[in-house]
Amino acid sequence: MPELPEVETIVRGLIPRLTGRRIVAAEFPCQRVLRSPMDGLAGLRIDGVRRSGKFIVFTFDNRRSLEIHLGMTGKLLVNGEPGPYTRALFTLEDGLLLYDDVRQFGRLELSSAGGRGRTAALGPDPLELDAESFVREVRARRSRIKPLLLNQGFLRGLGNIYTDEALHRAEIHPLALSSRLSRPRCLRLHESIRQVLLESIEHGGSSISDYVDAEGRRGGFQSLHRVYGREGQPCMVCGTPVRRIVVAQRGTHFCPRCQRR
DNA sequence: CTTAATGTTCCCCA
DNA sequence: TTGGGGAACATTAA
Repeated sequence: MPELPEVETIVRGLIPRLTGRRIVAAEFPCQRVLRSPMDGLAGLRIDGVRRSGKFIVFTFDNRRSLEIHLGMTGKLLVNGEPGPYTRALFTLEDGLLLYDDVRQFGRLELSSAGGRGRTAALGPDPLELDAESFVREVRARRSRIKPLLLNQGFLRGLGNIYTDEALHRAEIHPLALSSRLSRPRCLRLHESIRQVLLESIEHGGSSISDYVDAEGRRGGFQSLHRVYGREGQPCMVCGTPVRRIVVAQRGTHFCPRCQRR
């Protein structure tokens, strides 16, 4: 569900509500979403909340950290009502933090003191990676460009929506070979990725079906998507109907005229 | 009834 | 070693 802009929006909402608060109690009605034992959370103070790719990371006063991945339908809600899909429940000094997840694809993992856990294996953040490094890395790989951008070990944070949107802005076919993209084309892709992510963050992310921020509000960027979810509708640039194919088992939307192979 | 959905992981094959 | 394809996970909505 949530890609970089959605997770960034959630984290920005969590920071003022959680920083400095202590966890009074933690309950886990659903074992499936736990990737590690959850012992010892009660009494810990939340020192920081940050985003790492699509992960939300809490750091505590004992130097341990909690990494949360929202999967497809995960939500972190401040002061929400517990319901049938509440998979974790944190009682804080001044309120409740809920982890709701209909499909249970999300994961919670407590990592050791000072350890970076799962996020250590991720590629660079697309908003921090400089253009030259991006060009070099893309051209060094031999992969179709869409699966490469979805690979979290290559770049952290892009998912199905923003990959399609960025490739359309850069006029690159999703099946183009990364090693054969020209330098200017790669530079344009780097800039397209940055722009689409930053614009989406400004609009609070995209709400397709499930996504809401920490306060339960939907995002607004979905109405500005140029190809994602717009199969058959005219391309906003040239008017050609947007086409949908399947790439890496994901629905893939592109303009067959603007994005030639 | 069938298909698709913002994601990741694991297994097998080339 | 790298990359591609498919299945699996669980649930809902169209």
